[in-house]
Order: sequence, then C-alpha cells, then structure tokens
Amino acid sequence: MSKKPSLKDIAQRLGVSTALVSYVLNNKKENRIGKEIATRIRQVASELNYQPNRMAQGLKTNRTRTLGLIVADIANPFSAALARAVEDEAEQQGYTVIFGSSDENPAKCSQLIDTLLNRQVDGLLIAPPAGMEAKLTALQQQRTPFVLLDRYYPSLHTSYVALNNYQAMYHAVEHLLSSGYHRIGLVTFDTTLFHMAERGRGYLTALRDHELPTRKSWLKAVDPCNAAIETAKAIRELTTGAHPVDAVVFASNMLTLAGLQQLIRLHVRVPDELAVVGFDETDAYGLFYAPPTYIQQPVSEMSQQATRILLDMLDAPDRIMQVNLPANLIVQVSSLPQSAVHG
Amino acid sequence: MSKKPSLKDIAQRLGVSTALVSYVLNNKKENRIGKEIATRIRQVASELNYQPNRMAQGLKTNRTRTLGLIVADIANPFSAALARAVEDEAEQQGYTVIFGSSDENPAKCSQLIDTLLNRQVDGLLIAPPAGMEAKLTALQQQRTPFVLLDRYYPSLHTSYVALNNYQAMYHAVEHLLSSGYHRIGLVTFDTTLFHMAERGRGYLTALRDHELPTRKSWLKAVDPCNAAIETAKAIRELTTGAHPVDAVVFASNMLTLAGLQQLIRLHVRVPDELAVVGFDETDAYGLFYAPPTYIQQPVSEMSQQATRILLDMLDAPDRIMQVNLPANLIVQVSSLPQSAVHG
DNA sequence: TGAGTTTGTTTAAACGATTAAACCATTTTT
DNA sequence: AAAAATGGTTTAATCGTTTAAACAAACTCA
Repeated sequence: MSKKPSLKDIAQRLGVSTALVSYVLNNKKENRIGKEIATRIRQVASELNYQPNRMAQGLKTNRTRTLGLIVADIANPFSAALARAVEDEAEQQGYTVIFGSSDENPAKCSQLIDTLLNRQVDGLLIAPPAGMEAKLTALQQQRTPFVLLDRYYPSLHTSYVALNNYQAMYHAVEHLLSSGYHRIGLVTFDTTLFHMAERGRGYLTALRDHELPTRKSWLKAVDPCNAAIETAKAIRELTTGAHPVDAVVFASNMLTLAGLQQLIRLHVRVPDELAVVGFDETDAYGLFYAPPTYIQQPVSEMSQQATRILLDMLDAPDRIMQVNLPANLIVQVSSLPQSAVHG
Repeated sequence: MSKKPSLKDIAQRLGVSTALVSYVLNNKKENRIGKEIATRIRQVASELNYQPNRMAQGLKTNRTRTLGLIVADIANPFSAALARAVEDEAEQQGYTVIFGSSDENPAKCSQLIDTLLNRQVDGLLIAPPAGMEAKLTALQQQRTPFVLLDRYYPSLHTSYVALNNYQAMYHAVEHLLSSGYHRIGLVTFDTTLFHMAERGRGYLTALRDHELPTRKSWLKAVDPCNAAIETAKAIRELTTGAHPVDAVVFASNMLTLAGLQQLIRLHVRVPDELAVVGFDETDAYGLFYAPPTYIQQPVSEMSQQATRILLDMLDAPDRIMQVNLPANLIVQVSSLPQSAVHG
C-alpha cells in the first residue's frame, strides 16, 4: 500500500533522530547507545519490516554490494554454469549480481561495462571477447576492480582465473597417443583469444614432443559465427581425403556438440573409426551412443575463486592475482585404446 | 585516476549551476535554454565522458531502469534461454537485469525478491516455485509491478506469460495416438505447480477423449530433487512389468534427458520398442541416435512478451495481463508411425 | 513609462542513507 | 569545587541527481 519504510519513519515513530536509528541498525557506537532505546528501535524496524535502500546507502558509502558479470552468452551452458557459481559465491558474501552477454563483441562488451559501472557495481567479473585490451587498460587506470574469468590477455597485467588450457590440451592429446591414436586432428575456433591459442599450442607441442608430424590440414580453425556448418565441413575433411585422422579433439563445448552431430550424420563409428575427445561438460554428452572422453573444467571453482579475488580487490584494487587451474580429463569410451577396439 | 565526473564537475568547469546542466542533458525545458550554453554543456559532458550515476538518479526519481529476474536455476538451459531473451528485450528498452536462482525453494525465492527490491528494481519477472502465493499477494498489495514467467497460479489474479501447457501436452499425446501408439506413459514431476498439473491434465484428457484407458502405473511423478535416479526407475517400470507402454512423454527437459539416458542404458530401441516425445528444446537432443520429437516452447517470445508487459505495468501496475502461448510440436524420428517402424 | 510577459538561469529542497562533530547531562577525578 | 571524562543523543553536511519555484534581465505593448 504505502511506500517502503525509511530510517525517517522509524525515527519519527519513536521521536528520535535518524542518526540514532542508523547507528543502532548498523551496530555502530554500540558502547555508547542506550540499551533500552536500541531494543525499541530494533523492534520497530522489524515491525515495519524495514529494509535499507541500497541505492541511498551506495550513494553515500560508494559500496552497493553488487557485482557485474559479463559472459559471452548466458544461454551457453558453460557461461550459465559460470554465472550460477558466481551467483552462489556472491550471495554467500552478501553480494548481488548484475549480468550481461557480450556475444563475443568487444563494442557490446565495452558498452556493457559502462552500463554496469553506471549502476555503480563495486567490481566486475569479465569473460572478455577478443579485442578488449584497450578498454581493460582504461578500467585499470581508473582503478575499477575487475577479474577476468575463463579468458585473459597475456600482454595485460590483470587479475584472472582461468584454466591451464595448454596443459589441458597437452594432456588430452597424450591420452590419445597412449591409447594408440597417432593421426590426431583438432577442431578449434578461428580467434585471437589467448585461451584458444593455448589449446592449439598444447595440441601441437604434445605431437612434437612425441616426434609425430603435425599436418596443417589436421588443424581446423572454424569461424565462431558459423560454427555448426563449418565444424561439419571440418569433420568431413578430417575423416576423408588423402590423410584421414584416427582421432579428433574439440576445443570447446559448442564444437564438440556440432562435431558429434556430424559424426552421427556421416555414420562414422566412435571409437571404431574415429576416437574423440570433447571439451567441457554438458548433459548432452550422455545422449551420445559412445559417451565421449572430455576435458572437464573446474567451473565452480573457477567462478568461486574469481569472485573471492574480486571481493579482495574491492579493498585493495592493486593487489592483482593470477590463477591457472588444472583441468580434469574424464575418460570414457570414445577414446578406448585401439587395441581394445580392434582387438 | 580521478573519480567519475558528476554534474557538479561539468557545472564548475563552465561556471553554471548543476540544475542547468541537468536540464540540458535531459532535454528538459528545451525552449527556455540558451542555445549556445546548451551546446557548450553537451560538449564538456562528452569530453569528460559524463555518465549519470543511476543510483542517485534512481534515488530521486524512483526509477532505476533495472529489472529483477528470478528463475529456478540459471544453469538450467531452459532458464538460461529465458534469461537471455529477457536480457535482450530489456536492453533494447534501456533496462538492465539483475537475476537470481530460486532453486525451486520458496523461502529462497522470497528472500531473493526482497534483495532485488532493496536494490530498487523497477519491477520483477518471476518464474516462481511452488508455495509463493502469499508472497506474491503481498507484492501485489504493495503495488510492486511483476509478471510471472513460465509458471503461474490460477488462484491468483496476476500478470503472467506462460505456455498453454494443457494444449501442448494434449497435442503431443494426440500425435502419438495418430502414429499408432496406444499405451502411452507420462513422466512428470511430483509438484503442485500448476503448469505441471496442466501437462498432466492434457495427457489424461487426450487419452479419455479417445476412449482409451488411463493406467495409474503409466503416470510417473518423480521427485524433482532426485530426478535422474527416479526417472531411471520410472523408465524401467514403464518398459517392463505386466503392462509395458509403447510410448512415453516427458514433461520437462531434465526428465527427457534423464529418460533418454536410461533408455540408452537399458538398450531400449527408439522408436522400434518405444516411441518418445520430449519437452523443450536442447542441443542435447541432436546427439541421440533417434532425434526425438519434442514439444517446443516459444522461449524468446515468452520472455519478450513478459518483459514488455512488465514495462507497461511500471506505469500502470494495476493493468494485469495474462498470456498463454501455443507450443510447437517438432516431429522427428522418435515417434515415427508404428506402421513405418514395423512395416 | 510602467506593467506584464518572455527568456535564461539560479536557488534550494528533496530522495534515503552515513558519520564527524557538537551538544548537554551526569559522573568521576583531582 | 572546578576540571575532565563519560554517556547518550542530535545537528548538519554529504553523496549525485531532479525539479518546482524564485529571480533578474530584456522585451512587449498599451
């Protein structure tokens, strides 16, 4: 009916000043405030179901207890999982989250950052698209606390929490090698983003370390805007032609999904004709006839750590922290040892 | 480096009052303001990259241009898709979204509502869990604009946008019947939520309208907290025993996923031994060997309409609107006519 | 010419909180 | 008995914005 009660309402009802009410409800100057009036104030506050206006609070204190989160696309299960974990950790610390999807578009991302900052978020968690270096540097100069999540720029000295992508991919390739597959393809995105480059580097280095040839035609970088179609094409090329592969690794969940679908369409038997390693965890994998081996990111831990680091940075924006977490390789039947398959 | 520029900074630089700056930047009193000073103000504003402090604005105007969104779990692809569509529509209208996951827990949901309101959101979009009637009624009494999304309470006269769940399910069952399946099971959630009840009603009514018997043992209501395990059990029971079914419909995406996985585990051939109709759209379906027929919700349209209605309600909180959207049945091979399968 | 209108700008209060400083009684210390 | 410390509360400024009202100067018109 009536509007929300304010400090003033409580104060008036008791004939005291708003200052006193504020002190009581914030437990400040505890030792100096009358015990009796304090309990009466608290009582009226709960009677009226008083809830402080965070905007007003934020205006005065410059702390809104709100975090901004920018992911590539909240509808992508990986992004959604990140968001969920951020939400939980933030809530536990009394923070709320505002989010936005960048659609891998640096202009949209910059604009999103500004929007969130106008809303006076205390800090930002960002999974940045390519080409955000300048904006992030600017942020850093104005001492806005932020932590990069999942992706980061090696050229920038910023806080981040990400996977050790190089090691994750290296490990996956080694697993395939030790399972007897030697002609290994990689389907990745055509992007300058460092985390993808690292996955590529892990792939190439693993092959070289085992003194195996690396073929250009085995490394497919597909256009992120056209992932489904180009992945399908990549799979066709990898499995046919003069030098077909006997195994393929995918560098993201979208690519894995698109790739597996194409394998179904082409009736390529996994792992008999082609071994497969996917990226990220999704419910979808459970519906594939040969449950795929995949590189599992510690999503919750990533978000949790990033959120914690951000909260630390609110008090010390210059304390930058960089974390690379190890991946987990979940081995299933899509990469059974060749001996087992053909033996 | 320095803090963000305020109206005051612009005013000082030009030796005018903040009021004048405010009028210019908000295009108020246009006819009365000097053309020259106006352009100088605008120039300085863009030089300093002035961005209004939305908190302060909100404090004064009681409009933060921020919406609150509560879904069951942002990590669920259906919720994520809703969120994404809300985000896009809100952004287009100059609004930002704060979100939270209720985990189907009414206490958490109520608490979330309060948190969002303290953040002075202008209105709420809520996909409510069971047992929120009282809280929603209270919201309505304090004239807080909100729109229910995906779910609603028939007993409450509130705005909502949801699927026509009854019709969606009725249609799906009719499709199975016309494909020659007559012993149809339903796997749904054990909940009092109206939208689920409607799906159940659609199932039963369709069978009755075709003068087919309805067996209690063919209607499995699984515990949402234990969906994977209970769904597996339900499938086992439906496919074996004295009266096995020849088709099964799932009432949600989670149930469909769990159900299909179990069918793989049990080596039940779809559609040869069992026809299947799923609920909602997910990438996962593409990995199932027999792409499932499914009930497709118009997710984007739902979110879009709900957001628009909410924005309308900001100006007229009493204008309540109720929308039931039709579902789409996407027919694929999991429900091929029996004649085709066995013929 | 002087009253009334128009034009351009400022004043000042308000939104809902926080918080240093001031204030006035008591009580304690010297 | 005067000075100092303590206890309990209020005053008032402030955060960044909005906006009704006041104001001053210039213009209009009989």
